[in-house]
Parts: sequence; C-alpha cells; structure tokens
Amino acid sequence: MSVRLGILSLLAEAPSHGYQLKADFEARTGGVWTINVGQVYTILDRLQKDGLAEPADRDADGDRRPWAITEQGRAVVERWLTEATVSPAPPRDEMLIKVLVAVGRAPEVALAVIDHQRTALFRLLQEARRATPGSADLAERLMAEAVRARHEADLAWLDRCEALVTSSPTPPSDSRTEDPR
Amino acid sequence: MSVRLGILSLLAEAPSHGYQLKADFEARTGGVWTINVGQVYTILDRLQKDGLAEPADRDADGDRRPWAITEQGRAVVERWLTEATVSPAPPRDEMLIKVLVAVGRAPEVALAVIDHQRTALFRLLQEARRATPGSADLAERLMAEAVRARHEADLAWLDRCEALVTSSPTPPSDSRTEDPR
DNA sequence: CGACACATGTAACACGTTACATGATTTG
DNA sequence: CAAATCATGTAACGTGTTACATGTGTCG
Repeated sequence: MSVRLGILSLLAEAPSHGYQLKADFEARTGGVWTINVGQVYTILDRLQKDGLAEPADRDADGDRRPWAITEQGRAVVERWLTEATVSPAPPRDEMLIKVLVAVGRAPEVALAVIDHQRTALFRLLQEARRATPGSADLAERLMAEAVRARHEADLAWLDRCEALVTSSPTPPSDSRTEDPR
Repeated sequence: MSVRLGILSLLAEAPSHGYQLKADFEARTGGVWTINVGQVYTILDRLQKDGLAEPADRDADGDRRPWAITEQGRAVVERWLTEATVSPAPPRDEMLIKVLVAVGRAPEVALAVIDHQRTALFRLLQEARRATPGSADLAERLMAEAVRARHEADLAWLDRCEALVTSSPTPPSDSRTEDPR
C-alpha cells in the first residue's frame, strides 16, 4: 500500500511515466528502498482501474507513456499526507518476532538469540555511523538518520530484554517450555 | 515469512495444532500481532509441502489435528534463531515513506506532514507510557517497551527532519518539476 | 559492434487479509 | 436452549518479489 501511495504522491507533483516514477521513488528514499520496475507498471494499471490516475497526453515523446493523477487521486494523496500513519499495532517486524518467540523458551536460548541480534545490530550501527559523512542529499541523510535512530532504539530494547529475562522469576519448565526429544 | 518462521519455531518446542499455534503466537507477541486462524492452516500446509512440518500422531484427541516439526524444520529454526535478522535495507515503513516523499515537496508541505505525524505519534507514545503499569507478563511488557522505544526514536527523527528541512538551502521549486527532455 | 541505460510490459509465485462455511463442545 | 469458544478449513483479493521477454537509443 505504501509504495502505491508513494507513487501516486509523486504523480500528484507532476505527470510522469513508469520508469521515471521508479527512479524518483528510489531517490526520495535515499536509494535504500528499491522497487522492481514491473511493479510500478502494475501499480499504474491498478491506479487507473481505481480512477486515481489516467494516461496523460503524450506531447512529443518517444516511447514513453506518461500518466497523470486524477482529481480523485489528488484527494486520496491529500488525505494520505494529512492523516498521520499511526496504527495501534505497529507493522510486524521479524526481529521483534524472533526475539519474542525466543523469550518464550528457556532463558539460555533467549539470551543467546538476544546476543546474536545485538552483535549484528551493533555492527550495522557502526557502519551506519561511519557512512553519511554529512554529504549527500537530504533524502539520503534523512534515511540514514532514520535507520540509525531505529538501530539505536532496537539495541536499547535488546538490553532491556536481556535484563528482564535474566532477572525474571525464571518460568522454568511450565507447560510447553521443556522440549521433548 | 516471519509469521511462518514464528509458527515453525513454536512447533520446534512441542507438537501442536493450528488453533493452539495461533493462540501461542499471539501470546508471545503480547497480543499485539494477531493473525487470522485461516492463515495458520495455510502456513501449516505449506510447511508440510516444504518438508519442514508433518502431521503428528493424534493420541487421544478430539477433532484436533496435531503437527510436529521435522528434522529439516528443526534445522531451519535453528538457523533462524542463530543468524541475526539484519537486512541492509530495513523493511519498508509507511511513515518513513510518507515523510520522505513529502520532504521532496515544498518545505511548507513537508513541515505540515512532519507536524501531523509528530502530534499523532506523541499521543500514541503517551498512551503507551500510561499503559503497562509494570504488570502483565513478560511478552506484554517487552512488546510494550519495543513499541515505546520505536516511537521515541521516530519522534526524535521527526524533529531532525524538521530541523534539516527548515535549515536546508531551500531547494524551492526544483527537484523534478522542470526536466523536460 | 557490443554493452549499457532507457522504457514497457507479463507470468508465476509467496505472503497476508478478509470473509465465509462448517461443525463439536462448553457453559450460562 | 442459546451463545461463546474450540477447531478446521476454503476462496477471493491485494500487494510484493523474481524472473523473463522485448525493443530503442547512445556511446565507447
């Protein structure tokens, strides 16, 4: 859904065509979130089907196929940008799932998983800090900072997990914790 | 993918059946990430197809259909828990996409979007802090803290966005508005 | 010429969501 | 008895991924 709305939002700025929209989308996200070109064409078809975009006049173009946003589409973008993205349940996250599932096991397992995760995350964070020498364009910098901020938050959370798992009243072998075999 | 592995990981602890696995998965994630039961049955079928799970002996059960993990499945879980989840590109996030796309527009637009987002996030954070009175089980607490940590990180990032957008050399009407060709 | 960027599309597949259908058991 | 919970499944749909097919233009 987010890619679709991102594309539509770009169309709200100016008419464009598939290949260009892909490039623009990736530029806006600092080159971090690439998309398959094919998907853009699919999205454009669906946007048309939903009355949010339509083929635009192809002035003096080559083999490009320009698209424009419709009034309805403009309204959708307007709403999207105005209303904040806040779900009660945050998007599912693989790392959280992994750690939380592991925490349900024996403490040693949980602690090992937490430690692996933390080590890897820490390495990532170091790389992230080393990169972005203040250079680059706005999008790249913002994306880099977002990633950094999340990594730091996740690291702090992992520490917290470790603390709680270690100090918890050790629910040792209840119900289905002990694995047979 | 994460749900599938979460389910498989639960199966690695003990044989179980669809309905139970759904409940366990949700319990592990503090009740925050619910899944449709139907999906669990689909996942189980696919796991069997891939040789990671298999129907288990139905000892003295009613109409329940127990599943067990296979050796191969156990290896997969082992790998999943051991290798950290660290992708160079973090999962696509709607809020980030929205803000980054908006930042490509005129500063007023970007600032408005940032502000809406921040207000909403702040409210969420307050609720999150008010909840979890230290009570509840481990999973619930950890999940609540993860959510809180992410919200705080996102809020800090939004401030950073605002600062950079405000202080940036105002690329006022360029970007992709012109570029004919 | 050959490689690469530009440009558009299709097909197959995986994952997730919502909704629906069906039935047994438990409990107020 | 009626309602809720337990339990299993299917169908339709939306979104995203990978891979493939095809063709033009440019540049070394």
